[in-house]
Amino acid sequence: MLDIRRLRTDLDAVRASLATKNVDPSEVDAAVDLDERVRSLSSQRDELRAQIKTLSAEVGQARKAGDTAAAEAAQEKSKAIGEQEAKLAAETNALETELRDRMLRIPNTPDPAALVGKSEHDNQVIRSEPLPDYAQHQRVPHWETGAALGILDLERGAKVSGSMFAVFRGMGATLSRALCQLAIDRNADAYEEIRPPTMVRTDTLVATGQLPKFVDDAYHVERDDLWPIPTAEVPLTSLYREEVVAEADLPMRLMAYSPCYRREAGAAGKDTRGLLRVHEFDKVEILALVTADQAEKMHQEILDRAIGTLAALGLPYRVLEICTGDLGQSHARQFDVEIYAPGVDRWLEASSVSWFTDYQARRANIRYRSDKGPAFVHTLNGSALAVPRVLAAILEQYRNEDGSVTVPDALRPYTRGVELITRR
RNA sequence: GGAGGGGUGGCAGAGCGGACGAAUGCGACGGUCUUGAAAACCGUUGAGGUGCAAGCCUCCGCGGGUUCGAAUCCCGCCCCCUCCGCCA
Repeated sequence: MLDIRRLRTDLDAVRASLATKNVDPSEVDAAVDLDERVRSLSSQRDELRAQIKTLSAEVGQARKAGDTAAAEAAQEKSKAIGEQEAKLAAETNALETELRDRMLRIPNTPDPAALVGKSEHDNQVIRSEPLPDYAQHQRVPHWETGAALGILDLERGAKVSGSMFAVFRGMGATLSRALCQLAIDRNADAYEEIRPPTMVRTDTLVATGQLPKFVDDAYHVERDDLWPIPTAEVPLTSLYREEVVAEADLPMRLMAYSPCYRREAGAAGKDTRGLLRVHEFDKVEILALVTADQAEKMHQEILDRAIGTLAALGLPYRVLEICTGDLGQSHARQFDVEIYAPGVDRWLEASSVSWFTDYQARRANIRYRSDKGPAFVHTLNGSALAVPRVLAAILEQYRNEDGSVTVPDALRPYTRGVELITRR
């Protein structure tokens, strides 16, 4: 959520900033208009409340003094004002609810340093290495190799749960688990490992920005009104919801392995083959709560860590700065790390490293005690490792001429000595 | 799922219809004393909204109700604890 005061005092700047995110300025104007009406109404309401309080005190005094007539007179007067107050209060409440809903739907403003652009086509590669020469045997899509080796069973995944659900088996399952283990171990030096719940309340999903605007992207267990998480970012951020943390605890670094559930509504038909886009996948997420001053440095730190794990796996990567037009709702600045998958000849988004300024913290009401009183924290996060796409890239990059797949060195501590995956 | 108890400031905890935004303790901050520190003593110390300000308003889990007036009474919901049931 944006600070409404920015809309009051700096409206043009906010409109201009959001325009780079392709936000219709009328969304902002509607909020400003509502805000003005809310303030006008609530001050009238407060005026009446003050009168009621004064009169009520008089009733008490009069009663004590035994002046029944005066007490009753004050009561009558107060009652009459109370009726007006009730009307105004109801009106104010309705408008406040509407304003909050609007504010929850207005995206975060991009950081001034963010790359300006209209759409994903304007994203810029800010770091890359030359690709090696790939042999013909590496130009095989992972779903073919996975099926041939018996480690990826998409047909049975579809039978059990529908399309875009994968079954890993044998070394496929082992590899999937090994990747998570590697990502956790690489970050355990600084990040506290959390095993969060993977179904959350509505408020939790509102805090990070998935609701109310993106309901269609989330699964919902209606009977219990719980939502399977799309990323561990969701429960990790809400861990400190409605809390005031000590400044000394910042930066606070957290990480979690979790399954992630995404409906992928609107992505029908896109990247549906193999592991490129699935409804359920495993991911290790790293996240930080920081002060505004610490944010930029932390953004770099998380990016470095995301890159570090992919590099350790020997996967060619590049870093993209996401332009304003492609930035997510809660995002102020974002870098994506992509890995190259030779079999499908594509760059795959493997990690998204994001800075939300205080946008999520306002929604979640996460503050820290600073010298100048409580202040909102900044939140940042990034995928340390998301399994399916990394696994896909490995199955392609590490494929040998005979169709076997070599286990990357970094994973060998986790594969019980298996260095080569062959057909069973 | 059933029965009972409970949710109050950073924490602990009192208040159970009338000046309560809330006793007290701890913590934190400032001061006195001290070469310095500790102890002791004195003082300050919740958050949010609105307003140039004085001030005014809101918040005692959440929502509704009763009342001139609610932290206090009533109803619904959520959460926590204890016991029972069920269960990995």
